[in-house]
Amino acid sequence: MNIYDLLLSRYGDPHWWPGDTPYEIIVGAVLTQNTAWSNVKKALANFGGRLSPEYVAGLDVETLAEIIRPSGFFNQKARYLQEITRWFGRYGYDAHVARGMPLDRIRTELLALRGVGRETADDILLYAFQFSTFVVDAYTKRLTERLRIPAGNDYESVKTFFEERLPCDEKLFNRYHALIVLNAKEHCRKKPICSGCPLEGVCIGAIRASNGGDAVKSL
DNA sequence: CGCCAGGGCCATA
DNA sequence: TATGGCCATGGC
Repeated sequence: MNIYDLLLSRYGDPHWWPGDTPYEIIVGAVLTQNTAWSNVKKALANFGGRLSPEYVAGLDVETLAEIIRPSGFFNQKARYLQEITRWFGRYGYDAHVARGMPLDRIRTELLALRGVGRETADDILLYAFQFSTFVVDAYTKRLTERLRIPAGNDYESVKTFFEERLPCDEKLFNRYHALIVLNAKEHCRKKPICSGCPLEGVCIGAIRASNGGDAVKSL
């Protein structure tokens, strides 16, 4: 069994990302930067159901910062949200319009914004716009390190490692990243893969040995 | 009490 | 390119 199926059989289809609209997903992607999701939820709740790009665009930065205070880093995140909202406006606040553009173009535009690094950009591309792009985060790197998967260290190396070995399938990328996060939240806060984790006892060598040495199937 | 969470920016070498 | 300081809240 490969890693994806091990996680899928344990957690089921995760139905990610938590968020009702593309814009809410964009906002959540910024607010969750190095921040527990429980705090992000409080910040999102502070919008009182009024969360929309039009609403945010009409707020001054101080007011916005106060609303998102529970998510931490609220001063910089307020500026980030203003900038990314302005960018979204160039597409009429319409995720379908953004979805119609080339992936590379949108990714480059997002990365040029202050407050949008690689992970946040890929979160938005995958979960708000349904582009087929693999998201890498601290959990993904932790998983590859612990399973001794030779995916590299830097963001783009790990991303490319997965994308070159998996079908270019948006739904697959969506579920895979979500499953990694779910697994990380349930287990493995400390160093080793702990007891009860579906990945317990799994390493890249064992998987290769069990499937004829095909590292592609291992993921 | 200290640690840390689904990062990213900026200065520095 | 690669570190290091910084940003800040809330749960455990």
